[in-house]
Amino acid sequence: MTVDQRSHTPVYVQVADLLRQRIESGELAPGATLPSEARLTQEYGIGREAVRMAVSLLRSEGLVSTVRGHGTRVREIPNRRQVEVPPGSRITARMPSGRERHELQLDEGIPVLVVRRPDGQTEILPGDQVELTTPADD
Amino acid sequence: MTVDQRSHTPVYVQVADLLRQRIESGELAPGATLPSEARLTQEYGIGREAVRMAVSLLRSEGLVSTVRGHGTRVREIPNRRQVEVPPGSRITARMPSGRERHELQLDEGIPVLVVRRPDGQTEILPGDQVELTTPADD
DNA sequence: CCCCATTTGTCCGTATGTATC
DNA sequence: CGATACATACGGACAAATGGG
Repeated sequence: MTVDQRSHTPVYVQVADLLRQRIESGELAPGATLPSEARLTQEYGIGREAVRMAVSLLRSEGLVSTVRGHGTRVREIPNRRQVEVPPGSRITARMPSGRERHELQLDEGIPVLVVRRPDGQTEILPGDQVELTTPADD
Repeated sequence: MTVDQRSHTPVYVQVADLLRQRIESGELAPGATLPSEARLTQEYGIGREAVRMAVSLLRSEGLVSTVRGHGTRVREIPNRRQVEVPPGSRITARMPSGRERHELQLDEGIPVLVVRRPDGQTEILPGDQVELTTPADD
């Protein structure tokens, strides 16, 4: 549960891995607040920068959300609304540009689903709030 | 083309925007190496931390990829292979876990597509290499 | 193989701003 | 109001990886 300074993998990646484990194991449940940056530097015996990059990495994975002046919390898993896509659609996933993130009010680390319908129309959907469904042939 | 220190938007966001422009305009084509951190601090007259945060932001967007001791490159856009999903499937997008990123050899800033087929099988696909297609009703 | 220049990773000290409680 | 915590930004320093000669 510690950090190996001599490892090939960067310290901040190791710390991110450790925190991710603590999140996925349920020790840090959704809604829970992570230890403060100062605390983490002490716990793992590493520098500020490594801690901040680790937390930043988890943010970019959509696992946590940071509020200035308050701390970093494990993200709640939102309910997904179902969106039906018509046959003949093409679907890709990617990270949004800064502009798109702002317009869709997306948190850091949330991808978008890009749906190109057969009629040519393109739709961009927030990846954490949507589940696409293809119509079943009943 | 320059950075406004007194602006409300952080310097590193401004730099990220400028670099993103240079990438999207084609000045920095896929495969090209970005100027080094030291170079960027000179070009924009800012500190290294701001530069590093700007590049980090672009990484989290999947636009660039950094290798220690070498540099940061504009990501190549891979050809997407088409994957057909059967009717009645459910599709979501999210960022991969550390394990998944390792197994799928995914760069930072690349989401995965999760396809749950009607028979219950779940497939995890790299978001930058795949385009899902829903069978057209011909 | 070693040497070396380049580049990114990491740490530290410091400072100021801003949001929350 | 103050205490806490994160955000931004600068400076310096050394470690570690890469790649070329």
